[in-house]
Amino acid sequence: MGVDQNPAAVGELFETVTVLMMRHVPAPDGLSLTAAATLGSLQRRGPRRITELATAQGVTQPSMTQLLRRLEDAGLVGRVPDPTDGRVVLIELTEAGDRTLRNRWSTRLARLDTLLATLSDEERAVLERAAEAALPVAQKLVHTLAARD
Amino acid sequence: MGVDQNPAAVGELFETVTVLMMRHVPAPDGLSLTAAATLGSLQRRGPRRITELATAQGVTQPSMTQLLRRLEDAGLVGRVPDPTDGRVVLIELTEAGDRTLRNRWSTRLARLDTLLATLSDEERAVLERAAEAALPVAQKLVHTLAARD
DNA sequence: CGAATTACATAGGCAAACTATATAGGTGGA
DNA sequence: TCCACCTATATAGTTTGCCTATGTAATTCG
Repeated sequence: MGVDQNPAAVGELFETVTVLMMRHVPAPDGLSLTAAATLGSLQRRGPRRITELATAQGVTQPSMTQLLRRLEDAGLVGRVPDPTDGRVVLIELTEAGDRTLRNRWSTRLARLDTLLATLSDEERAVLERAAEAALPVAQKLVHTLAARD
Repeated sequence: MGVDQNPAAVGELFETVTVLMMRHVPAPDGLSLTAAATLGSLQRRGPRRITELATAQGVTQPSMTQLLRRLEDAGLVGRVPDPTDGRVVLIELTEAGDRTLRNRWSTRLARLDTLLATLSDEERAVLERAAEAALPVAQKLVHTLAARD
């Protein structure tokens, strides 16, 4: 009992959470999902080449070139030539990009906290216990899928 | 103990889940989040006027007019004049729209299941138990926020 | 050394959002 | 009744972010 009563609970929860995060927890900057993920990748793993960033984010190389031009115009990333290969351009996160990313995360966390504050203490506790149990599994899933991120 | 070890577990889980759903569980159709949510609203609540749909989805009226024109061109929605008010256009879901929506949900569920199949039985069980606990709370949160959907 | 390959850029198109504004239909007061 | 105002939707023009097709410069290999 229990599990069979709602076999699609994972799917429904994931969909519900996605709607919540995409529609009700806005970011303070105008960064798209791809833009934020690209900056995050640069923050975690250091300078990368454009083609690498494109495949990591699942977009085409021209799309990534265009995105990076906007991010560069906004001062969030910089370009460095690759000393070992004249064709390659290495993209690195700037100070401003790092700050933007940290601010984005803390702002969204704060906004989510505001929403969670409308729940009862008990409901919040249920959510926190469930999140702690599910987080490692969900992270494993994403990291397996995004091995090249 | 436990809770304090990772106070941002809910935020991290929600972000991780969002990335998973947005980047790794694609829909079979090309519907945007707003398009799918609009069709879903029509499916659940029947014909609505354009302005109503726009405010429900948090977009402007011209954006909704444009979206509905594309959905109408694709045969997913139809237009009916309001007999009581000549200015009003009522939008209704077509048969094809209904089929598209059902197909979308079942396809995404199947794709998610494929991903979940890469986990161990134990990991999947952890996720399912967590989802069953968290789902009612998450749904309450979204329904409170999207009361006019 | 020249041909093929690789890395990135450019051009042009579509989707989906926005603001500002136009038009047609409805409503209310002098 | 009629005109002024309000409301519902449509149109125009801009921006972002994705796409495909193609161009150019650098590297590698036969």
